[in-house]
Amino acid sequence: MRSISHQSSSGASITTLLKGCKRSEHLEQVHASIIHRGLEQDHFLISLFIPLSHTLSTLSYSSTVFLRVLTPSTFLWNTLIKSHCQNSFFSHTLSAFARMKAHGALPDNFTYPSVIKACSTTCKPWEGKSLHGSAFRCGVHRDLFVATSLIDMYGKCGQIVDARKVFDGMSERSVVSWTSMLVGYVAVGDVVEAKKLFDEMPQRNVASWNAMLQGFVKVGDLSCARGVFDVMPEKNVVSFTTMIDGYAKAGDMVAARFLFDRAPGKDVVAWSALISGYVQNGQPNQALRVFLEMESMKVKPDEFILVSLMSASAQLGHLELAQWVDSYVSKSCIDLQQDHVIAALLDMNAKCGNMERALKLFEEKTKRDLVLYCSMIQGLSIHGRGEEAVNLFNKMLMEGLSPDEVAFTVILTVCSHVGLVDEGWEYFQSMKERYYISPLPDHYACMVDLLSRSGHTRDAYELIKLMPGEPHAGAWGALLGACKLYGDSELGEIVANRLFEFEPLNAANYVLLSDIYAAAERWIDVSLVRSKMRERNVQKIPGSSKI
DNA sequence: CTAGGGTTAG
Repeated sequence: MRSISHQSSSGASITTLLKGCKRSEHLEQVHASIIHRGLEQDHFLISLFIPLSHTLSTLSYSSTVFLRVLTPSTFLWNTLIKSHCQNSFFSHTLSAFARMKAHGALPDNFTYPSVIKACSTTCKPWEGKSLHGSAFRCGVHRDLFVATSLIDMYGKCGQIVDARKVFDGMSERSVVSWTSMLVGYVAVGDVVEAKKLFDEMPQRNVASWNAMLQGFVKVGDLSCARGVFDVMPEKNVVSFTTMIDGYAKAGDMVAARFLFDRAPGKDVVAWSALISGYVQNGQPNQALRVFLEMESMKVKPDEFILVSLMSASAQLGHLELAQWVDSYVSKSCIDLQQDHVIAALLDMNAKCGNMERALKLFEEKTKRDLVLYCSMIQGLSIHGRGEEAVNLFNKMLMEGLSPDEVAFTVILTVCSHVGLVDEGWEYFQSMKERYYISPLPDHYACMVDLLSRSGHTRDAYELIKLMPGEPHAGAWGALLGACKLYGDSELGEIVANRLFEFEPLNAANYVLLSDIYAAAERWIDVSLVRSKMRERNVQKIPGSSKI
């Protein structure tokens, strides 16, 4: 028997009580009286209770209450699913949906948007596809909200063609549908299609403008972004944060700070954009100063802020600061199991010299991702434990993780450091052959450096000729230095002549060049180089050989 | 159901 609360006097009074709940203790009292009056099966009351217990109390508390309902209606399932979703419990959203179907409750058009959102946030496009099919079988796939969340889901997962299909098949679209489609184009970096859609939109709100703004910021087109920003009919803190982040990523922290000071209603995200900007631009002290400024404004730091702070401490290599941040994180309610947090924490400890802590963090984590491995490998390397670093990299490969460009930079640097020519060469080759990554100039430079310093100057020369992009002063310098060191004057001259074509050079390379020419007794070239050095005001480096 | 911030290298 179900009682309908707004018809029974006790249910109505409890509804009033529930709406007045501000703390978890209040909620527990109300729960007690729900049990006392035998209203545990009142779906309306429970539907009010669930979202409240999510915000005021814990996830397990709300689950307990929900589990006591014998036959939850579709309406009640929807309340649970939506509440899970709104509180970012996405895996719970998906499992609640599975339980709902197992219980035989029929999902409707109010069920799907939250479930689809949970799916897009955890980025599982294959599950999204099956949800699409499921919504189709329930006959709700053409519902405005369901279709809009499908566009959002496909767009966020990069399935732009599927998103567009849903969009084109809609008979009625809201401003949110249009914005979701726009976000899809922005997500895949297609700012041209994004702009086209933006111009076609029948109506726009501030979210649409912000999405367009982000589109330009993402491709680094700050002048277009600025153009949009200046003509927006309405700006909010999100618009400002997008621009702050854009300027920060472009290295213009003066502009970023200027906008930050003018941003209305600065929240933790706006602070985060500024702080991480300073960190990414190698100004850890400034980042720290802004963090203290934020604390004085009583803004509570979240895990994003703390990750930036860890990176700042790592850059400074300041052990006491690192220990302070480490204990700060332990005391706060930040989830320490998040991949980003662990990786940053490990890197900070390794760089600040607390290897025991770094290793402990690594050992305790069972599901290790690429970044965590790379941080650990790098950490071992900077403490002179290159062999262990290489072994760990191989272990990572055995676990089936696919290295990216950064991972290869790390491992090639390690090999170069330890002088492991064969291993380095093997990794370098496997980049293209096994992982389909074309090596960047930095990867070539690392390899050239390794080959040169271990005496394989001819191989290094063959490789340097294949290097893409502008001539890399470091790589050429390393090769030149090796020719001199190993007395290969013939190759030295070839390299020198080639390098000379790339003028102007850096100071060290001019010095090496004149040394090579001197060894070959090409005095005319020596004086040519020296006059170039005088012209460019290059000081002779102390300790280099005299002629 | 739509908009903003984080980690690893050089």
